[in-house]
Amino acid sequence: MPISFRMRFLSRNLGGKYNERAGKVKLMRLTMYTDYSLRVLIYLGTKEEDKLTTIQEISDAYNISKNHLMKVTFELGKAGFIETVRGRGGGIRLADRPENINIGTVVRQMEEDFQLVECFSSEHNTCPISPICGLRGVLGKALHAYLSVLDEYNLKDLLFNKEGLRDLLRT
Amino acid sequence: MPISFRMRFLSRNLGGKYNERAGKVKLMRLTMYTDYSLRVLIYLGTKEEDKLTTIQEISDAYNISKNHLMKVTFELGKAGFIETVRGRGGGIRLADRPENINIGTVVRQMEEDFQLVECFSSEHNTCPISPICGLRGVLGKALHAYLSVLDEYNLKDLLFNKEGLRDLLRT
DNA sequence: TTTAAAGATGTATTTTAAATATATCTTTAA
DNA sequence: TTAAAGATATATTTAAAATACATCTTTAAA
Ligand code: SF4
Ligand code: SF4
Repeated sequence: MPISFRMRFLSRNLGGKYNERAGKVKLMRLTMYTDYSLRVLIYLGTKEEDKLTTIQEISDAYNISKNHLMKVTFELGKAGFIETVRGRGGGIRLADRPENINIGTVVRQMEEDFQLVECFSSEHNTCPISPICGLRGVLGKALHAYLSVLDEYNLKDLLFNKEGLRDLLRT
Repeated sequence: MPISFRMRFLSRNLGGKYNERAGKVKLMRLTMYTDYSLRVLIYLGTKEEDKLTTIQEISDAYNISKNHLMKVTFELGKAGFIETVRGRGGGIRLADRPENINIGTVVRQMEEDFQLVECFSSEHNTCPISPICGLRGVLGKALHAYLSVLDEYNLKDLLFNKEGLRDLLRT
């Protein structure tokens, strides 16, 4: 993730003179971990049913760390989205048909939690107004809306252009 | 934010033996920066209209760093949500009536961006399937749903229990 | 007319956790 | 019996969030 030196240096500083956006900050994103999970599922979805794919192959296709993908696939296997076959000639494949793999379910499983703000975790919360804070409920409702959209889609929906995906992934 | 040594140590590792959730990871949250912004607005909303409040007072009420709040208020001022008065006897106050301060607007302004995954930034994107990726659109739609919920609320909605908030904030 | 209280601004440091790397296991087909 | 595959554990690097510090400017009150 190349980010210019200046941006980095100023990231958490004040603004105005140097940089319009300095002082602000960015979160509200998924981890690459979760995105990689979905990329693996998309890749497997472009393959013939039941055919095994090695992690190396996926790592090459997306040009991302094989070590990282090892962990992602391990989790995907534990969660039951893929089947893994060890040993020579082994590999991974979807554990179910793409239309049965829900995107919301995958994201919920692969992200550890959805603690948007500290009061979402009773363990870490220090905010004095949390018992009666209206913001809490609003954020919860917004999060629910977010996940509900993901719940509307399954892996097959993401594969509508399977040929195009195959082209881009087998270089 | 106290987190147990073990959890921390294992955070990015593999799982099973030690910890059910190890290997997963958490994001998808707002920055404290943004939450603090809203806390400031809530605090100001409990005050009488036009009365000035010092940053020190808010910092004491929530028990959070005054330095941090200085930056938050600076940004809130720049964005036009509050008015700041410098010099002795100065302080900050809402720039408008609570019903005119929209929560979605505040969150959009205070978070730098909403790049859920790398392909949301054409500058940093390396994902080979981005031209035809269905996931991209789905995530965009989900984000939109999230922000739309916030757009439905304004500061006054968060102040329905103003007396309760006053009690919790003036200790 | 000086002083002290307030916000404004810029820079530096610390801490968290995401991302990555390394090393060694186990499994299994050739 | 070896080589290719995934499984597991630990260690390191990097990004950026969180915080701290230092100094400036503004302004009302002493
Ligand atoms: S202000 Fe509300 S939403 Fe934010 S941490 Fe406190 S209780 Fe939670
Ligand atoms: S897989 Fe899709 S959503 Fe994820 S980075 Fe690639 S293009 Fe974006």
